[in-house]
Order: sequence, then structure tokens, then C-alpha cells
Amino acid sequence: MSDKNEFVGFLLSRQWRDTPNGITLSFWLSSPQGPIHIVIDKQQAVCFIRRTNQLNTNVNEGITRKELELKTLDHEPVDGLYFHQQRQLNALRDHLNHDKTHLLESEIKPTERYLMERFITASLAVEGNPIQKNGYIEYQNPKLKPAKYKPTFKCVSLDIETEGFRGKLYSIAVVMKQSDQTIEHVFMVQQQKNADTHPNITWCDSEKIALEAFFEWMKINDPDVIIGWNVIAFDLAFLQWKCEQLNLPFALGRGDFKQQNSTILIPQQTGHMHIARIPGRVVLDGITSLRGAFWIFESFALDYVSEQLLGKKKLINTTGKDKLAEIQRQYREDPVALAEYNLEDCRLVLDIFDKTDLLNFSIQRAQMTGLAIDRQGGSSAAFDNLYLPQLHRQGFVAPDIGSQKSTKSSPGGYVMDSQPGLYDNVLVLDFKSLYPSIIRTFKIDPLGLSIGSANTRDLDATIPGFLEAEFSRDHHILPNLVTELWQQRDEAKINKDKPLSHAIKIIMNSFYGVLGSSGCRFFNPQLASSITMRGHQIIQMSRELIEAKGYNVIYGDTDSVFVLVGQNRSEEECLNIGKTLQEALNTWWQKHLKEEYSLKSNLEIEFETHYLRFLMPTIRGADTGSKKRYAGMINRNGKKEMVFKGLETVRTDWTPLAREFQQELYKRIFTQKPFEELIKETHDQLINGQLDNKLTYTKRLRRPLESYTSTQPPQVKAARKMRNPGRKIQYVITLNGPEPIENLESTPNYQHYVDKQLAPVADSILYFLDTSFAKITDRQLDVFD
DNA sequence: CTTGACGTCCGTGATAT
DNA sequence: TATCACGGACGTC
Repeated sequence: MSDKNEFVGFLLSRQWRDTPNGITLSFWLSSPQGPIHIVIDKQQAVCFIRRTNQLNTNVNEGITRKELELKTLDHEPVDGLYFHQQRQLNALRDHLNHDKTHLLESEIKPTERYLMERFITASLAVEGNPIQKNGYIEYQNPKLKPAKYKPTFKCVSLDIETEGFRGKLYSIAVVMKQSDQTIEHVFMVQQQKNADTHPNITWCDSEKIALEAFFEWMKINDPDVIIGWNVIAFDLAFLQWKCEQLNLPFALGRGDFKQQNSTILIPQQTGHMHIARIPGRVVLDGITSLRGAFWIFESFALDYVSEQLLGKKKLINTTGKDKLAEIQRQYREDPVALAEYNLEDCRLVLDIFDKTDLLNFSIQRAQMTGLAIDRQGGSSAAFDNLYLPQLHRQGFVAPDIGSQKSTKSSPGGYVMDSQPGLYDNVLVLDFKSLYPSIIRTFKIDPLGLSIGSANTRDLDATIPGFLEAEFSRDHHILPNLVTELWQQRDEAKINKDKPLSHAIKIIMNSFYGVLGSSGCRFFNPQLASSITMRGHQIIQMSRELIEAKGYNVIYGDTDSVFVLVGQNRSEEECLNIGKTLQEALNTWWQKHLKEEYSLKSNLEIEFETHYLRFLMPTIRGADTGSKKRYAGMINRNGKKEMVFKGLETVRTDWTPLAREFQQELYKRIFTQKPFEELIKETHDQLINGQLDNKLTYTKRLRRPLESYTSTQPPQVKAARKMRNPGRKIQYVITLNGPEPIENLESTPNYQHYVDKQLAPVADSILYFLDTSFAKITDRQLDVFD
């Protein structure tokens, strides 16, 4: 197939830099032949400008302007602007910053544009003259084109132990798995004592020796990927700092580190992340990657996550000061134990990546979106990567981010008023990927809107949207992108490729999200509203259709309807009703859209859940039905299972007392068992001090502690009583107000827990049984009754 | 380097009674 | 002392 001058590879890192001879691009690949370095030089920075705009002469020196056969989305001609250096483009952009409508596509970075215009996302073929270097292959200005290649990364798990955030380096541990071989090693800053022989420990007399030995190990074993736990913001940032202190090069990258050095970028704004820039390697942090793959844990501490996923705990599993003290003790007295602990953390991280298939997920997502493999989020950039090259082929260029000034806001999903009650047999039907299916069906598209709006005379050629939008029936990009992804997802599902299917689902859904957010260059309320308001119409119409068949719809949120079947129905009957409704609705929408708009329906509603028992609560203290809060009981493979949405049980800011009480109480009521004893007992045990271990509130401070000035919520009050408050505040309400659990001085305020934790939880369901928490627990009541 | 709309509930502190 | 608006946290989709 490929001649020997054509290699395939997968993008690991990408960098650009200005030079006197234009911009130089540097790409590193992982390939079956080992690492490949691609250097592309003499590049220009490119953006576009409206032809009507005449540049001020004192800023346009060294800029080439060329008329192009391209238009803006409002059908104005544009010229191309070409710069020797990226910084010239940036300077011009700053200069014109007062009105972002002058320049177009000016934020696209040189590396991104180079790849994008060649339709390269992550894997690619290289054609040129390979030069064998020391440990890698280099190409100068080769030809690149897209290819299909699934890489096998050499992946190392890294963890260090230190005296503190800015203290002595104790040890560096690395664990690398390659096919069935595992390499484990620890660089211990400690003199070898007595007969401490451990095959995997290198005893180093100084931090400097340990660091150099570690860098040498990295050079020899040459991993593509470095993983760890908070590895960028802690381990790598520490190592970089230590290198600076000792005047050592931070020589973590591939190739000639004097030319391209490694750095850890400190976040510029709050909410931003540390970024590792290491030529030729990718750093994937376990926490960030899990979040990016939509895993949610109550805590992202390694100990917690590994216990949840692997059932394993760290070797030292105390927290805070105790943990540090134990590490220090082991370092002094038992460094072999510390090395073992250090290695175990590396193994845990490796096992978590294995268990969750994170590496594959990251690979698939990068291949699909064109985003760098270590970049999280960035759905707006992913949209650009896929959309812009196609838009250019159609003769259009896209606006700059922030150029769409709009006062109109578009609505979100439609949330029905609910009908509160305690029910038997509730069916949930929901539209699969509703927003992507609306984009496909109704041809929602920035280019389609541009062409459709310009072409209002020929109404047959357009499909109506909302806010007076008209979409071209035939000229569009996004619906085809979604359709392709949809097919790939169906394939992935057939192949049981979960990471791929998951990655596709996320990118499909993000297409809607970005159109509605002002951080996207295509942001436009007409686009967003044509999706969401169509969604409202679809849900409301579906509700009417179901009610016309004699069933009550008690709730619905965005893409779902909750249908009440009611008492005295067998499970089989309910399943049949669900299936029948599903069929009827899908058929109706196909027929309706064909007749009304001559469109093929891609809408698909699915009967998903049968709740044997279901509670839709009221708003606290009112008779109105609640939204986004409910509970039910389903039958999963013959086993009854409780489901809680939005209620106290799933809320981490409620106490274990309330959460456990709710689960037990609801279970008894759903299965028609006696429940009054439970309520009385829980109440009595609480006030007798037998449940003191369940009274802890856990809340996060989402801002710096000092900034809470206007009010003092309990978590802030508790935090101010702590010596070293972190993000997560754990406190108990005592007779002296909120107190942190680490320094609990007063008796718990039991009345508070009765009134604010037990009573509300109980009353939300007892309301439907004509009783209340007070009636059941308050013996006095009988006297006054 | 960023998804956002929609929603509930709690506690605080100002205001009206 | 009751009522209300608001800030804050954390859910659903």
C-alpha cells in the first residue's frame, strides 16, 4: 500500500513559533516506527478582512492583502491578509478590537489552520524524506494528509513524593506498561541503608542526581504519554520548580530540548487549568480526563476514585496532616515502604485509566474533533475544526468570535408543569438525541441560514425556523456532519465500542450548545432558538397526542414525557402500552413532517423506563408540582431498584442522615411496608445522640473565602473557624452554630436536624399519605387534637 | 484555555408589620 | 415577628 517514504502517525503535540523567516510549525507523532518529528517552516499567518475596510497605513507594514473569491455570511466580499509573523496578526487584531466585525477568522492559530485546511484531525500520513535522528525520525516540510491510524501509546504513570508543596523532593516513581511487560522504578533521594535491596529502587545521594536519573530514564524508555493524578499542577509543576532551583534543564521532552523546551504553564485566570507543554509527549491528568469524559465522583481524591472504580485503596489512606506525617516518617525510617507506596499510586492511576478506557476515549475524541488530545472541553474549537474547512469550500469565511452582537436571548429546554402525586406505573418516553435530530431534520445550519435568509423569494427552497429564520433546503453543512456522526455512532454501538459511541454522543450534543453560546463564532439566537423552540413544539405536540389516546402526561423535561398508566395493570400491559405509544408517535411525526414540510423525520422517541411506583413531589410548602425532582422504583432484571433524581438523596449538600432516611422511607412506602416505626425510631435515635456520625454537611466554597462579604452562609461561618480551610467544608450545626468537624466543640443542635433534615424529607412523601412528620413524631399532638 | 438554561432549596439580612 | 429578595450551592437535561 504505502511506499516506504509514507508513514502514518497520530498527533501528540503541536507548536508554532515566529522566526525571522516566517512561522515554523512543529508536530510530533506517535507511529509504528517510533516518534516522528515534523518541521514546517516559512509559513504565513492568515486571516480575512472585509473588502470595504481600508487599513490604517501605520499598522499594515509587511502585510500582504489579496482579493479572494470568498464572502462573509452576510454576503460581503472579503480579502485575505497574509503576515510574516503571527505577532503582526495579533497586533492588528488588538488594534481593531473595538469592532470585531472587521476581521474574520483571526483567532485561528497557525498550527490549527494548517491541519484544518488539510482535513487532518489527529491521525495522518506523512510523505517526504525521512531523516533518522537520535531516537526519532524527522521530516522537513513533508506533505501531510488525513489517514486512519489507531495508535498504541507508550504510557508512563508518574508520581512523586515530597516534603510539601515547596520542599524537599523525596522520590519519583514511574510505572510503564507495554504489552505484557511492566517496568516499575523509583528514584529515591536517600542513601541506601543497611541491607535495603530493592531491584526497582535507584538510591540517589541528592535531588539533582535523582532528577538527572529520572530524565535519563524518560529518554531511554521514551513514553508518548505521561499520566498521573493532578500530575500537571502538582508533580510536573514541582519538578519544574525544583529544576529551576537546582539550575537543571527541565528536560522532559523529545528532540533537542535546547530548541524546544518543556514548560508548565500557570493558569492566567481563575477557572483555567495548568497546561503542560512538552515537545513530543502528551500529559493526561487523571482527574481532568475523567471529568472530560463526564465521569462524576463525590470526591476526585485518588483514594476515593480508586476505591469506587477498582475497590482498592491507597497504601497510606489517612488524610491531611496525618498523611504528610506518615510520609515523612517512612522517608526517614522506612524508605522502601515509601517507595512501595509511591509505586502503588502509579499503579492505581494506570488501573483507573485501564478500567475507564480513558486513553481510547481521548484518542477517539481527538480523532473526531481535531482538538489536541490533552485538551478538555473546547467544543467551540471542535466545531471550528470540522466546520470551517467545509465552509471555505462553499466560498464563505466565518466571523470572529464576539462579532455577533445580539440582545435577543434564546430559550432553553421546555420544562412542563408537573402533576404531583404518588403513582403506580409511570412510563418515560424520550427523544433520542433530540437536538441533533432536530438539526438533521430541519436543516439547522449557519450557512443554510445565511443562504436561506438571502433567498426569501423562493420559499420552496427554504424551511422555516424560529425568530423568522429561514434555512436552505439543500445548502448546508452541519446536518450532514451530524448525520455522518450519527452513522458512526450506530456503527460504534454495533461494535460495542463504548468510548467511541460516548465521544460521538458528546460532540453531537455540543453542536447545539456552541450555537447558543457567545463564545462561538457562529453564535446566533436564530440558530439556537430554531433548535430549542422546535424542541418545545415537539414535546408539547407529543403530549397532546398521548393525551388524545387517553393517558395523562404528568411531567416532561426538554426531551422526555412521563406518562401515567395507573393502578391495576400488569407489568406486561405497561410494557405493551409503552411500545405502542413509541410506535404511534414515531409514525405520526414521520407522516406529519412529510405532509407539512416535505421533510424526512429523523426524530426518534423511545420508551425507556417503566416506573412501577413513582413520586412527583410538590414544591416545599405548596401544592404546585415540583420540577427536576422525582423518585421511582423500577424492575431491573427481576430486582426492584430505587431511582432518585434531584432529591435530597442525590444531593451532596444534604447530610447522610437525611439521605439515608429518605432512601429507606421511600423504599418502604413504594413497597407498601409499614413506615411509621422508621420515622419514630430515626427521630428518637437522633435526639438521643445515636446518629451523631451522620450529621455532617459537606459544601464547597466556590469562591475565595475572603470574597464572601454580603452574607455569611453556614459553610462560610464554619470555614472561618478552620485553621486551614480548603475548597470542601465539612461542618455540623451545633448549639453554637456551624462548626467544622475537624474542630467540633459543641453539642449538635438536634432540633435543627429534626426540623431541617428529617421533617422536610419525610413530609415531601407523607403529604400524599395524608399524614406528616409532626403527626407521627409529636405525641403532644394527640392531646390538643 | 469556557455549555448553558432551567430549577429547587436553604440561610441571611433587609424591610414591613 | 413574618415576609421577601437575594446569594449560594448543586441538581437535570
